[in-house]
Amino acid sequence: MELNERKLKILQAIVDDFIFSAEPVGSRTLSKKHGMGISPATIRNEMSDLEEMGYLTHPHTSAGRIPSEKAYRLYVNSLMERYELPAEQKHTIQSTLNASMAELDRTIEKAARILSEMTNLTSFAITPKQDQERLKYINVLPVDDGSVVLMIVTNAGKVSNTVLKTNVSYTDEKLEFLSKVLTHNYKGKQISEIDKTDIIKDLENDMEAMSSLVENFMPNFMKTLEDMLNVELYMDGLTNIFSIPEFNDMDKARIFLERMNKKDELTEVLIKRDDGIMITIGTENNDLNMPDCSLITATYHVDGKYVGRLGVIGPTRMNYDKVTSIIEYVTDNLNRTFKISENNNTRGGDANG
Amino acid sequence: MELNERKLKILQAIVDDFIFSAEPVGSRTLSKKHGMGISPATIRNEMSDLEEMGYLTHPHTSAGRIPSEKAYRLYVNSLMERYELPAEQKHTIQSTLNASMAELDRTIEKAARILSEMTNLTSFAITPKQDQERLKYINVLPVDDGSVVLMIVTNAGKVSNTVLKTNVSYTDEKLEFLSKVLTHNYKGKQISEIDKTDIIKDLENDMEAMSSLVENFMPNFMKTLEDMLNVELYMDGLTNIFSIPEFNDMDKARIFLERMNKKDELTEVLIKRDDGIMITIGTENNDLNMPDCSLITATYHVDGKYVGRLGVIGPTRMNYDKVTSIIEYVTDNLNRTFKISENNNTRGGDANG
DNA sequence: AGTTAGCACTCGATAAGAGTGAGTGCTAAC
DNA sequence: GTTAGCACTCACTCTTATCGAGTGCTAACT
Repeated sequence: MELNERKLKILQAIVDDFIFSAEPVGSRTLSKKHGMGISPATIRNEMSDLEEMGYLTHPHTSAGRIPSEKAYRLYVNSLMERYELPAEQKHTIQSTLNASMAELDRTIEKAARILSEMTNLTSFAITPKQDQERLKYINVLPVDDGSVVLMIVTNAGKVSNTVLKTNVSYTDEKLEFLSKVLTHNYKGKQISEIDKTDIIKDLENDMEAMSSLVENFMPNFMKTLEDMLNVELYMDGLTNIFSIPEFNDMDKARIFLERMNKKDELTEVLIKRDDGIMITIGTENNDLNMPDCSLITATYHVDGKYVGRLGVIGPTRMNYDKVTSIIEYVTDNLNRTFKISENNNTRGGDANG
Repeated sequence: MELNERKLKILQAIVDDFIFSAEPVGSRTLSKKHGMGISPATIRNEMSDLEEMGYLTHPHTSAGRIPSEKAYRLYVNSLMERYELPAEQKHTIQSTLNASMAELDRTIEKAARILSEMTNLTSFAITPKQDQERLKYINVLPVDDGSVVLMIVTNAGKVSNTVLKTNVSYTDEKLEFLSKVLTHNYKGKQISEIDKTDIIKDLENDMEAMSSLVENFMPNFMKTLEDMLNVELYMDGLTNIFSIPEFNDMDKARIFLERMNKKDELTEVLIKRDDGIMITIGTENNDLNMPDCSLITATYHVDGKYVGRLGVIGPTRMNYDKVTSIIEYVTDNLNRTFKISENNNTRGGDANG
């Protein structure tokens, strides 16, 4: 059987209607509302064909039709029309994300918030994994009796600092020496290439005289290095699911929220996704184990080098066109915000920003 | 009417039973299970009295009795018995929180996690508000083309750093000068006493030649200072509510989760609570607007100076004795971890930790 | 006077049955 | 190929009946 023009038109109408109403679509409704000049009976025949071809199902004999995953796939690939954001929304996104001096994490967080607000779905965003960064310097600063600050700075200016409470005694000089040794040992190295098993041994050779300090300190140093490789996950709009009919059931809502709570797993899944806009529908999300949801993600770039990712998750019945456009517009703006501007490549002038 | 011995015993049995079963307690059950040597009829008479006195209600005529808020209050104040944690749990708490070199934020986060795991409720913890801290130095570091790092360090070693993307051009020298001016201007000042309205004006006088940089930079500087005064809120076990009968209703669960999502409001409420263990029951939580929940919080101390707070929230029908004991044990361990050890007050030696 | 057995009564919860209506599938006519 | 007509399906809603845990009251017992 062939997917002719009319079948496509009917399928599109069904998907559109179902996305809007969340109710199975009947032939009568379709004939009336969507202004196609054919009778319900004809539509029924076509729907029957479409069902045979796998694009439609119905929950029970006497209910209307609902799109299958295959239908959503077709819809997303070729049927759906481009959605143009209202100027007002565009402006909101722009002004929220395009600060002239923007803090990365905070901006990503804002991007997640704006995504969830505009789509009424659950949104998330991960910061780029900066695993090619090289250590620039390491500083252990004395602070109070009983605490030191460990500060690690990378080439790209990623800074990590950690306040450590310690019950091992130290002198300012010892800390300074420790800082120097650490910097000397690891400067210019990529975090990911530092061998964490040898790290204590290395150090103990250098600092025999203060092994108790080193022993206490190094595990934290290593942990901090690991942390610097972690990507941060921001999530927003979790409770939006309560206004979605698909989750109008305690178990469904519980399962969704519990799964969203496992941030590590979610981050893993996000990291592995394709670049650019990627839409996965229903069982295509087998890595997430959420067969009733769709995931739309996009990538953004920082300094044209590091890749972060953001997107939304919701029921398979979602506004693919609108959501995709919003995500695209948000990533465009993020990219602009995080691009090395030409203005900036010349470090000399005092040009006005 | 008087609350005699027997009435108290019956009330206690009802509260215990209801906390365990979440079902209204009937006179027959009570007579059988709780081994009091009196007949159901007698118990009914007593229950009727207790209801008249405001300690019990029943949801409808033919249901058993459930404790009122007043009963919980009485129970918490004088009826409930001290719960001794099993050695195993104690050990888990100890080993999770008592690292010899512990990072503050991470430890607080762990405390929240362990609370939610052991109580099966929703837990939270806020970091102390370090508003008496004085600025030690401020550093603006060049990093990449297009980004600088703003680093602020306080006396107590609280460090804040922020990567700022800028499209305003700068030279290394300018940043160094900016750092020096900022440090000179604000060193020794308490963050909370810095006048944020004059801050730009001040600076522009000092750095006439680079007003465009300053203009772009200073709002971020101020924002970062504000951020340093913020307390961090950690929360865990949100989805635990799905296994609590009281929330076995979409609306109840939704309202709870939505309210928990407003972290700012929650933080406000937490900051204002009494020191030590504080238990508020039902409508006593009018500031939270959660009349069906109880809140148990406790305070922990860092360096004997700064006060943080942690606790759990759950339905009024909760294991007050057990939960309170767990919270107490966790705070005890936090206090020990964050105390300035005697060992540490002498900075000279190389004593073994 | 306090305690207890007996009994009618209450009321939520569960199950079964009737009625409704949106929708289908098939057939025959256009 | 399209459409009108019609029997049939089945979730949903509303009503009614039944069940049982529990109360409140009364009268008898200690």
